[in-house]
Amino acid sequence: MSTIKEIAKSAGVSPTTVANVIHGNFGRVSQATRERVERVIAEEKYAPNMGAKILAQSSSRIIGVIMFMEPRWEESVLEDPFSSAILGAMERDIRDNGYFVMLHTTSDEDEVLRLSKAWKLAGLILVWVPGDVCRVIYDTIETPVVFIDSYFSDRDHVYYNVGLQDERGGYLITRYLLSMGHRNMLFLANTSLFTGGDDARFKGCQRAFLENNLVLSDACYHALDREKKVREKFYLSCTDSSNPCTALVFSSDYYAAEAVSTFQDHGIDVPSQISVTGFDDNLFSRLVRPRLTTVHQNASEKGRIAVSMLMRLINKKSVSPPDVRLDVHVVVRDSVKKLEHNGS
Amino acid sequence: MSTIKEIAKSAGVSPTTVANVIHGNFGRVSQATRERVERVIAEEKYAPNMGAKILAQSSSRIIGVIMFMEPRWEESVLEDPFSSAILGAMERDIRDNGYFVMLHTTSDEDEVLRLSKAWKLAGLILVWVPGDVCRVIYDTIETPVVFIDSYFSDRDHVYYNVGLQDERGGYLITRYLLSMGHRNMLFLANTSLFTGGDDARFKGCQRAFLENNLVLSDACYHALDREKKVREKFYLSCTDSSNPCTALVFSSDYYAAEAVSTFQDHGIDVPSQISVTGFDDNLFSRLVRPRLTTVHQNASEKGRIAVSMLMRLINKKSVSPPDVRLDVHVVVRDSVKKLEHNGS
DNA sequence: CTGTTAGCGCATTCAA
DNA sequence: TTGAATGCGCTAACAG
Repeated sequence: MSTIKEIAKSAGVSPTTVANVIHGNFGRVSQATRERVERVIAEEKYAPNMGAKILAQSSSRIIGVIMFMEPRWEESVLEDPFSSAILGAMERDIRDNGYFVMLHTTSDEDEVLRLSKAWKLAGLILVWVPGDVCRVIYDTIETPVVFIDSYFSDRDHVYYNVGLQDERGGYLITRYLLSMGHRNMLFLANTSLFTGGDDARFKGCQRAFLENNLVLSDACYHALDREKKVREKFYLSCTDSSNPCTALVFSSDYYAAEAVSTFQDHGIDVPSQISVTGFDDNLFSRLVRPRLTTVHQNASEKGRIAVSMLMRLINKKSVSPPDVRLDVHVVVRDSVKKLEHNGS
Repeated sequence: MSTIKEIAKSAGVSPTTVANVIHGNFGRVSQATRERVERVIAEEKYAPNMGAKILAQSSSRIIGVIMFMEPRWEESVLEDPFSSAILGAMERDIRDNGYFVMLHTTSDEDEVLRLSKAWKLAGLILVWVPGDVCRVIYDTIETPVVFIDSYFSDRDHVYYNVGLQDERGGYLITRYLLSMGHRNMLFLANTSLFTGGDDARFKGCQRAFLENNLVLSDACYHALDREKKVREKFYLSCTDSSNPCTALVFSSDYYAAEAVSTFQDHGIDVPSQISVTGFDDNLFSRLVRPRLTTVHQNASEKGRIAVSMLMRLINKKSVSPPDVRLDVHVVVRDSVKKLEHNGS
């Protein structure tokens, strides 16, 4: 329980001198006393009382990392490598910057506000935040905030966000599918609630169609159910002879892999009977057979950029641009068939 | 920035009264003032200053969740669903108990001690801790500690730990392989550093051999390299005609799936040319083809039990037994071939 | 270069 | 049933 006062007594100096040594104000301390104090600090394994620090500075060294999620999320979705990759990258960089990570999942903006106030958070990283919530948070919170993969419903504020070229991702994968002769496809969104990224990707799909003087109707957007059974039933229905669909465009490798796996279990061959594409280019896309043709994104980099933006904001350095959109590209593997005579 | 003092002024009472309302000491507050104070608290969106709280009580509401890992871990390993499943489960339960999660990864015990002191942690959950480190931590730290998947090098202390029947898992899967006619197998450990769980599993393998009057030599234990390329080369070397090995017993689905995938890429059929088993029964084992025969464990439950143990320790309730070992069982799928004429 | 001091917001003890 | 006073350990402004 060593405190600054005790260190001071042991070293025979005043608390202020100890504080100066700790804070690196070496101009105000003689070499000799500095070394003496440092030795005592090391001996006693001094660790500052963060509570007292927060109280005195009304600001902590804690970064709140908050994952927004649907209230009743199944655990299985947490197994998505995306969240752990991004979290792992952020934790490391936050730690390297001398800050601490407070991890929290919620779908309630008030909880974020409370957390920020109670702990005097130095900054916040918010992942997957619905547009309307972003606004509330931005209007209320005083500390720096960086969003990840969020879409905003207003243009009144400058939001700092690290996202993806979602629209372009949808566009590129669709252009590829069109080049392979596919005309009837279904877009399969990850969730029915926070649709920012999914919407943008679908818009990209539609743009690719338009560019070819074709139309991808809004009806081709399908939000996947939260129940695995329901999803599997849906996958299978896409291969009915009555269904003209030749390609399923997933908004995540996770569900794409699930679909491929389901098809295999029912003797439906991918891609000869139906083509499938993913989104993310994570482990899953390389593990399933056929391996997924997918859109690449670098999850860890998202985390790293978000942390570096936040650190610049905390240190009041300039940040530009506020809205980073990471590049995407198509990774062609084996899950799409070349159609000789065009469908439709 | 509303403080208790301000709330008190708004409500026309003393700070002490406000504190009594907040802490539920309703016996010391009249119904009327209680309601008035509660209304003001809600209006002002009062959130207590946790720094002041820590200082006053010299204890915080923070649970430190610390994942031990090898210093230069590759990000790809973080994509292992195990860590996110367990983390997700713990975060939720900790939050439900009114505590906060401070997430940290390290391989240095001093960092744990510093963290605990600095933040006056209410409790610690330590994942994958090497035996010698456990001892140091236990000897130094005053707050409750629950370990997950840790093995201890001494029996002097009572360690609270949530683990797995690792030995039994190794035993069961090996017994199964023996029953399928396999006699030449290799055990593939996840890491070369923290070997507690891997060692126990391998011991289980050896016991199964002994039970059949056979011997599995120590040379059959192989720690996988951290480099993917090196691992892949190794997988392939197991199928050399010079290599009598008929089955690879992995200590995780992750690497087993990687191996299966590698074999497929090189035209080696699993299980007809070589059998593979996993450990964990996570998503990967169901996604690869052939699907993995593996040992089931429930990662989320580990997290939940650890949190509930920790909460009982914090609240000074009895905890029994200190060392929980979750049950395991073999899940038979398609990655093991029945050998008609025994090898060896 | 070194020491003294006030105050951050809360819990808690004691007094009314 | 309510209020006043103290101290937790640190920072930062100021005095020596």
